[in-house]
Amino acid sequence: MYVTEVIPLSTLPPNVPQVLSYYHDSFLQKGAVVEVLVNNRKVTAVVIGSTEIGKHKILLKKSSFELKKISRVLSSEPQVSDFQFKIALWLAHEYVSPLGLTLKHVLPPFFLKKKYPLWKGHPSTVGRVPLPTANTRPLMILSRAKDSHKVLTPHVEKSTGQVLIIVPEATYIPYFEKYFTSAHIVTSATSNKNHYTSWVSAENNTGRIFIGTRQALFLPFSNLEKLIVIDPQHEFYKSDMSPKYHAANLAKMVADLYGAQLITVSNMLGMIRSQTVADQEAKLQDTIEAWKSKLEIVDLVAEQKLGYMGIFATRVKESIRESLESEQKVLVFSARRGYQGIIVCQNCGFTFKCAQCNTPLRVHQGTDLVLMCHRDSTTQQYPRFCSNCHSSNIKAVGPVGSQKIYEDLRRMMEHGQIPRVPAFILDTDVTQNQTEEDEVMNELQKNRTAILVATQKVFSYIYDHNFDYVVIPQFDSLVSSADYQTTERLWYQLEKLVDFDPKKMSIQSYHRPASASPQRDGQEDLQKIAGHNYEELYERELENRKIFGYPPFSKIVKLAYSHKNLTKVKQEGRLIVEKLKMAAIHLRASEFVKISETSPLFLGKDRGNYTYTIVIKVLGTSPKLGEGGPNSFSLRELLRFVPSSWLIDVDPRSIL
DNA sequence: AGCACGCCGACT
DNA sequence: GTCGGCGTGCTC
Repeated sequence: MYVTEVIPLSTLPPNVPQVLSYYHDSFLQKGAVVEVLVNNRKVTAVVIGSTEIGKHKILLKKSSFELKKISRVLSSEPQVSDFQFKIALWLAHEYVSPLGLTLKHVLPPFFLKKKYPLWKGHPSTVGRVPLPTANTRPLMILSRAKDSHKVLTPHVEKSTGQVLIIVPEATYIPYFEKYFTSAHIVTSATSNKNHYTSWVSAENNTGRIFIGTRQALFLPFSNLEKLIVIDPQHEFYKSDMSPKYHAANLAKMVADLYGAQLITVSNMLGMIRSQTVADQEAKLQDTIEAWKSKLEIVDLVAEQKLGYMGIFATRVKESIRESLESEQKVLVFSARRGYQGIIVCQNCGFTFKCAQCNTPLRVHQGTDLVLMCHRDSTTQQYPRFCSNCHSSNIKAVGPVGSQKIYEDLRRMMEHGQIPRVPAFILDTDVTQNQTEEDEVMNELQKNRTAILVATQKVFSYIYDHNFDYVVIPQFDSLVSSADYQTTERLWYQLEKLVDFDPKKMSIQSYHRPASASPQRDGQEDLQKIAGHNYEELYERELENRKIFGYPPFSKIVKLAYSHKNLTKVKQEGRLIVEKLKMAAIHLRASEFVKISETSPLFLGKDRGNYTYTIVIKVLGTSPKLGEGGPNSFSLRELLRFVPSSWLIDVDPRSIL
């Protein structure tokens, strides 16, 4: 008899071991696949080891439970490689995700399907991980998006081994496919058949170039030389499902495992990677020059003093007209979708909110004006009276959305203020699916002269579209969020807009455009960004983050609990905050683990459920440094007391 | 996460 | 009597 340790491919709560033991009458090797009962449920499980029963006797007497037998052996041949185990363990550790679920995520969708034998029946190749070669320092390339192929070509051509290019979303793939032909493509939309073909050619080294979204990181390369990550700051790299990992961070780990060189390509470094370069942990290749586009900053306060009322300042209207008259293409970049911000009663100050989510309802234009919640997408009739004081004096205020901007442009055309040209909107309101979006963008492409009103969505099309003139009518609403990353995100968005290669850019702002801090002269900041002089900006932002203990001076972990009962949510929040504090003291970590205090600030409402959020800062552990940190503190250990009803998000997209 | 167990109120 | 709501506890 043997005792076999397995990882069930299902979610186990954090307070139970993620590896379970079973009896089996023969030796099963690491990577074999079995079926076991977990809590009386049939679950597929992967073997990580077997030991003869004699060696376990003493231990078994002590344990409080009785071992069950393995129900069925699905494959005695190894089906899971060491490489896959290593990645799953790393992800589960780094992002505090359930190990079994994480391993399942690492395995391909055709795992155990008879038609698709993973390892060609050669168990000797299983678990073969190439020895890391001479430690290649990562390379960080700064390049304008449309020059990516130019900066990458030498690296791809020079390499004799395999090259993997990771992109944040599938829309980026055609651009890279065009320059790196006959590449294998792997995305979530790839069929099992094609995915398998790529899998095999990665494994037997017949494939050389691979392009894909984050799933492609799990291919079994036999000779990976370069791992290229396109636009590592892109928010799509952060998975919103468990395991909630960041693919750009995983890419670093995967490159290290293979001994491959990591190359990132982006139009700015950002806070974390500028530190990596400063610490000499990566080489920098900077191909970016100062913006070629002429930058015009319009002070809306001054405009208003002159009696300006509309969305576009007179100068900007004039520029749009000139641009369209000389057959150019114009992009109006809108901070939000919909018609207009929020509606406020002018009599009592009441604002209309979604009853389910407690967030302000936004005005949208369908066949009629309606109110829409941007959290749960429910709509309701546009009110005639204030629900609080019944005054009819209610008014839409706040930043306008893409719909209203579009309407304004139409009106300007009708009044002959700007030429009549094809005009389009691109946001999640107008276009319901990818195909509709593509149609809008194809139409835009067909027209030499046109105007597009778009939200961030437009960045998906960065590689095959240009705009001659870019207008940001409400610059200030781009920095409205209170998150610590907003300043960096603002820079990021500006650089993305410049990737559209505009000859001119107009920015309208109330705050003498505006860094996150109103005291600063934002105009000066913009000039620095335009001149590609980020050093001072990074330095200042770093100082800010140091004061408040944000990354790279800490690692942020967000916990969230959601339930329809308010009292329960409050109670649960208070309880877990207390437990975490106790646990931090117990682990002698309270010096560097900061847990947010119980406060109504962290209480929210979402789709009819109340939510409580706890923000944990682990000081001294930066995302860049990966595991470790002060006293080799284990996050998993701290979070062991957190019930499985809580969501755990390490390195969250936002802290709110 | 699921799923069983068990306690309590409603109802053919 | 019993059906079904969901609070509690457990997973080798």
